[in-house]
Amino acid sequence: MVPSSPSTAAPDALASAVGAGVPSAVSGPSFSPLYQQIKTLILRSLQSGEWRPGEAIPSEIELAARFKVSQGTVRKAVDELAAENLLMRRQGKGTFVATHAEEQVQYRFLRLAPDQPSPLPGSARREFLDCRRLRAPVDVARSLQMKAGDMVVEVRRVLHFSGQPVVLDDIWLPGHMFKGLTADRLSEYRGPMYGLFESEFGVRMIRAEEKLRAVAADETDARLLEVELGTPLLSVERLAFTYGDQPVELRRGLYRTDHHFYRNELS
Amino acid sequence: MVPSSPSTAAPDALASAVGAGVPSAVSGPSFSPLYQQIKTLILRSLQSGEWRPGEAIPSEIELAARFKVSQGTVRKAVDELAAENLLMRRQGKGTFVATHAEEQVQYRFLRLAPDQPSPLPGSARREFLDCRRLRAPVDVARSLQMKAGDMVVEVRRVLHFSGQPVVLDDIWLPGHMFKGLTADRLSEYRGPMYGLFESEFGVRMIRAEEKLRAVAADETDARLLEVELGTPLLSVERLAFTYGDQPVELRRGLYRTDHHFYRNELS
DNA sequence: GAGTGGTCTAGACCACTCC
DNA sequence: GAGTGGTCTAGACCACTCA
Repeated sequence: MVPSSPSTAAPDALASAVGAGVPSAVSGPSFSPLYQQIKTLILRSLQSGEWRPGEAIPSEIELAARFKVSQGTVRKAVDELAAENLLMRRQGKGTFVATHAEEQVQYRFLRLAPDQPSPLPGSARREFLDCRRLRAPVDVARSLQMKAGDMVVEVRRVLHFSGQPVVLDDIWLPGHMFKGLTADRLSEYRGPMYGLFESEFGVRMIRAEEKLRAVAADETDARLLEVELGTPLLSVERLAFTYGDQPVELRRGLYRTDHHFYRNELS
Repeated sequence: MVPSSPSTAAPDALASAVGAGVPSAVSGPSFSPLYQQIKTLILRSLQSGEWRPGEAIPSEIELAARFKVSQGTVRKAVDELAAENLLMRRQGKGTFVATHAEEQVQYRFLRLAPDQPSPLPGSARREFLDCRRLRAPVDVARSLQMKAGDMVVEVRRVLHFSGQPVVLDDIWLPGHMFKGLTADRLSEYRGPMYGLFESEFGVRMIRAEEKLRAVAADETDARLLEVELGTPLLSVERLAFTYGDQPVELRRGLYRTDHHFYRNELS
């Protein structure tokens, strides 16, 4: 039992998994390690909704048995998914599907911070000005990888902090994924908008790309954000993705930066 | 040798390392896993200059022997340091100390991208307008955790892309760390400024925090960036850190965003 | 072919949570 | 005490690089 365990070669249960398969296989064009294949399988279960946001996924031991690999291999797959913020590990309790609802941080993707740490941190007010359906403008359609003229939902809202308007957002969502989204639904919902998207429409935002610019406030911007015409505003164009790098939200935000700033970490 | 290896308890070579020590120790106030202690030891060797930027560090097997732990434990420590961009792993070759010089990406910390992918990617020109020594203003001193009145080096420069001025930077550095820094030295050096800091002054930038705002160009900004007075500019205040979270550079940048944008990834 | 990092396994034990 | 994730070890083998 000790000296001659001849081959640690990986099992074969995943023959149809990802690329060629386990090491000892062809290995020619695309070699994919076992844990990567496991990661893909877990990703599929997440995408298919087998485990819902906030729920626990099976324990590492169970997953190892299910996929016929060692616990260490499952562990490495889960480690990477946790590093990408798709799963959350909690020692002693289990591994959970990440969620935008019930989150400690109210706005996980909003990188705005106040100059003076706010005395009342929870003093954010959301004001929904508009929510309508229309045919996608060409640029919006292109960003969302839709055909020009497909239906989109357009939302306009303002965020107030400490009683002051700070963020003006225009948001576009694919119409077919967000049937029944109305300003009322948005207003009623407590918690982050992406939490509503998860629970009501089954759409999970997992990643986003932002492009930042400085622009001058036009008349509408100035009125809604209560600044002078021409005031410099931070323009934040966000493209948010769900599983499979599929874009599902385009957002054009204008931020007042007289009492707030956009924070970023480089490494 | 097989059935009864009674205790996998970790070795004791690190008694004086970090916190209380290995698991089986007190474990009361601060428990620190072995690989974290190894990580700290590697960090110290990096900080002390035992291995210089661009050089290979000892192989995992050698490190394991040196620290009297298993290769797997060294591996986990190195994995984390590689994830933090302090080390670079290259399969088959070794593990290398990260460097800002000889880097594939010219400006690792500059998050500016052109609207149209540039036909001539290398068409960046650096123009150094000023480099002087002075007593630190209070705000600069506070950011750099120096005493007000301590000497700092102040650098002003403009970056041009495709012949157009795009970035105006004001940079402050602790004077005692950058003796002999002149505009000429800056101009002569090929490659990123942080590469010069590494090779000439032994200062390695490993992390930075940025605060972004939209501001209006004043007269000087307008002249140097060749824009109208009052043009909205992206203000980027960067605080860069070396080992031990010590701040060593304050940088106030103004970016033209008419043909470029600041890119960011959220997850 | 030697040396390096990368993958995979099996098993032991520890820390944390909850019943 | 049972169950979960977290740490640590030892050993085998694979993929990559270079002489």
